[in-house]
Parts: sequence; structure tokens; C-alpha cells
Amino acid sequence: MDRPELGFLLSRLMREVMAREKPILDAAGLEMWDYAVLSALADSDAPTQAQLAATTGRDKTRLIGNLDRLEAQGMVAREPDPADRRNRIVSLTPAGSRVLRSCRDAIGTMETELLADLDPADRAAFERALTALANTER
Amino acid sequence: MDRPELGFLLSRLMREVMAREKPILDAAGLEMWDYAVLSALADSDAPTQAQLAATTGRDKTRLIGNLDRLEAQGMVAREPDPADRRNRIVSLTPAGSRVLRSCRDAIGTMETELLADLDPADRAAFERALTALANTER
DNA sequence: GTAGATCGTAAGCATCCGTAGATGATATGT
DNA sequence: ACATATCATCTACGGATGCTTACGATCTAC
Repeated sequence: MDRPELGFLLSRLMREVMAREKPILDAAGLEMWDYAVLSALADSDAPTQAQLAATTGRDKTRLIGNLDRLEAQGMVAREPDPADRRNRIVSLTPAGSRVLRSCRDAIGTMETELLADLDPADRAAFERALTALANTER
Repeated sequence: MDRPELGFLLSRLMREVMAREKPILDAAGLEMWDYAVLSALADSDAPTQAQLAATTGRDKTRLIGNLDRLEAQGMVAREPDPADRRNRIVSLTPAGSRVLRSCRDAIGTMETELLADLDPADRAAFERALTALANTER
């Protein structure tokens, strides 16, 4: 076999990463998408739901359910945009920030553990290359 | 932001890779799963359907439909195992091998194109690390 | 102020997924 | 011989996905 295919390798690694993330998120009462939404919320400021959907890649009609539950859990607040009252500005509550930080910490240590067996130079190159590739737009 | 999350980076790259693979597979009349099945078939010898399902990660009841279509396209043959006639041995036909090879070639050049912007050393380290990580079993 | 566009929401639809049960052919253990 | 198990197949289910349409509230253009 010449070169193992990127797609297969990625999907296998992806499955492994998600399998390791799942118990962490379960413990926090979050689903994958909830976590993605919280994370996107922490990195951008005062997005509308349409913007949130765009940055997370989540369908905007699907996003609603996630926000409903996150709001019910007190992790997120929806307020009408005073500048344009059609928009709802979604923001992290202190509780939401706390949960997000704890998940990020746990996932961070999980990831360093996963990458621990790599040669240090390879590990750095891997992260560098992956970051560059993930931002590749056709 | 400390370190971008592995899961997010992987999913973004995954989406890009799949988007670039799709037109290639469309042109060959294959779906993603068809390609995965053909590929697994080429790398292992004389598998039963149950084994095929296990190696590809495809649900065995879902696999049936893929095999039906691949068989109708003349890319795959199902024959009863003479040693245990409950089993069906799935094999690539010459036509199947031909289609697979052409897809693999096209996907190979697509991938080198995708990786072309990386520093050569980083690219090699990336492939090495990804291959190692993809074989990580918990 | 009226027409048209935008935003969040709800509801419907087609597709995919894995699971479970039943079936017929076959193999194995006693 | 008989009971049990396995394999491929089919059917039906519940769940999740994204896409489409509709609707009320609101903004913008003219």
C-alpha cells in the first residue's frame, strides 16, 4: 500500500477523539453540539443565532434546540439585540463559562495524553500542520 | 486561546477532505461507503460479509445494500464459501479493481495537492503522526 | 406608509443510522 | 437424530440529520 488514505486515517482518529470526549461531556450534561456552541460562544463576542450557526456549521433550525436546553440549564442567555430587535444575542452565563472551562481543561489533558506517545518534534509538527490544514478553504 | 481543540480541527479538515473526494467518487458512480468497502476488499483477502462489516465499521445490515449495488454494477462478486456455505465470500471483480485504482489515483493527487502548502518536513511528520494516532487503541 | 427583506421559530419531509426480531440455509455439539 | 448456533437477509422501529416551507415580528428602502 502506497500511502494510507487521509480520509480513513482522519475518520479513525476522529472516532477515537470523540469516544474519549464523550464521557467528559456526559459528566457535564452536555452533548457534542452543546459543547461546540459553548466553545464558539466563548471565542466570538455577542453573536446572533445566525452567526452562531454559521461559525459552528450547525443548521440554524437545529441550533434552536441546543440553545433551548443550554438556556434551561442556565449556561446561556438569549436577549433581544437592542440595535435590531429581530436578532437574539446569545451570551455565556457565568455558570456556562464555568462548565466550559472545566470541560476544556479535561479535554485538554485527554488530548495531551492521546498525543503523549508521539515524538515531541512530530507532535509539534502535527499540531502545526493540522491547524494550517483545518483553515484550508478551497 | 491556548490550543485549538483537536476535535474541532479534525472535523473541519474532515469536511474539507470529504468535499474534495465527493466529485471524484460521483464521477465513478460510487458513494462514500461503496468506496470504503471496495478499499477494504482490496486490502484484505476473501472476507465474509461479517468480516467486511467489522473492518469497515459499517453496520452489517447496511452493508448489504452497498454490496447489492456494487454487485449490480459488476464491481463485486458474492460467492458461497465452499468451506462453510453459510458465508458469502465477497471479492473484487476486474472492473471493481479498475474503478478502485482510478479513484485511488485521483484521490491521491487530490491529497498531495491539499498537503502541498505545508512545509515538507511538517508534511512528513503530519502523515507519520496521523498514521500512528489512527492506530491508537484505547 | 407600504413593500420587501431578515431573523428566530415551528413543523414537515426524506435520508441515514444502529438495533431487534424473524426466517431459511447451514454447521456444530451431543 | 436432534438441539443449538451462525450467517445473510428482510422488515420495522426510534432517533438524528439536514433541507424546505410557513409564520409572526421587525427592520429597511422607497
